[in-house]
Amino acid sequence: MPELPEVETIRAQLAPRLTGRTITAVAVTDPLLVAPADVDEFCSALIGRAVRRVRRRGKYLLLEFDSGAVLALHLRMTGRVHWRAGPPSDGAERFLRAVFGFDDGSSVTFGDARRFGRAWMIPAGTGLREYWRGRVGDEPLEDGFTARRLAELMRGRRVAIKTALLNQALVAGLGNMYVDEALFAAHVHPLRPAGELSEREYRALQRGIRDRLRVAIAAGGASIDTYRDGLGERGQMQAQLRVHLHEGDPCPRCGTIIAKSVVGQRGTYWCPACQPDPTGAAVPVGSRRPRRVREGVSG
DNA sequence: ATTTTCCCCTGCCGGC
DNA sequence: TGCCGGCAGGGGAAAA
Repeated sequence: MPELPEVETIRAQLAPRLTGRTITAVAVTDPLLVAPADVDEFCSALIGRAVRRVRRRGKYLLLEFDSGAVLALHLRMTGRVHWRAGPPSDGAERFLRAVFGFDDGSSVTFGDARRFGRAWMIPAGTGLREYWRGRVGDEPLEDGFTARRLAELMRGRRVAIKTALLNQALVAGLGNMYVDEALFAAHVHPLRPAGELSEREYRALQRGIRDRLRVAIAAGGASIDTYRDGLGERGQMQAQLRVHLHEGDPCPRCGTIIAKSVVGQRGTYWCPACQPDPTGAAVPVGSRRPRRVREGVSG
């Protein structure tokens, strides 16, 4: 599903193609996309706007116009944003919800099978810092996101570290997949109370988060299911996932069988040996396998 | 205040 | 073969 690396991949592809372009046509075929806003008002607010910058905040994709207004898009589960040099041909987007046309003839479609995705117009003059406050937290790839800062964000929280990292108001952009991967990288069990990691573990986790996000961005995101990048292509990160979706496979580090359960209503994958259980339960004897690295997985 | 639960929505998959 | 229940999970609202 689209998380920070997937949205960042799309952003990077749209930026050079849309910057300076003016929107000449908008069609919203699914009113739920812009709800509770009025479709006609949403469309007319976009016509004639020139794109100044294409940005990202957490999992939000942002088209910033020279008027100061901002179009925010969120892909949620199955949303797709697809740029084309020309208009989309009929049926090009199976679950089409909106089309944006630009002055050079190019187009951007928003497709979304599950219809969880949303679009908002943020009026000019809105202070974005204030706008995101309380809902969208730290950008994990920015300089301020240090191990100390991560520890501060988690301080006093008793919820599972997995749940806390999924909370967008704390750290923005992490989803189910990259949280599993980051916790594995840091040797931290997903059920550990968020505020009770050691200094060393916060450090490892901060590094793990950044490392996995950077690797994923370099790979163009993960196309496990429906994700496609801004040009309709698949990402390559799925081949580098170490634990997520790997239930029953050997851990790429130690060979122990990867476990799965539900944490925070989400399917959660971890290595029972590399990420020791907070209750101290022993790793079952016989679950170890000879050290072996899966194909396509770098240790 | 923080934490937990439920719900939104629909394609897809496994089981019968 | 076809029907159907259950699953997937980002995020927000309501409930605890």
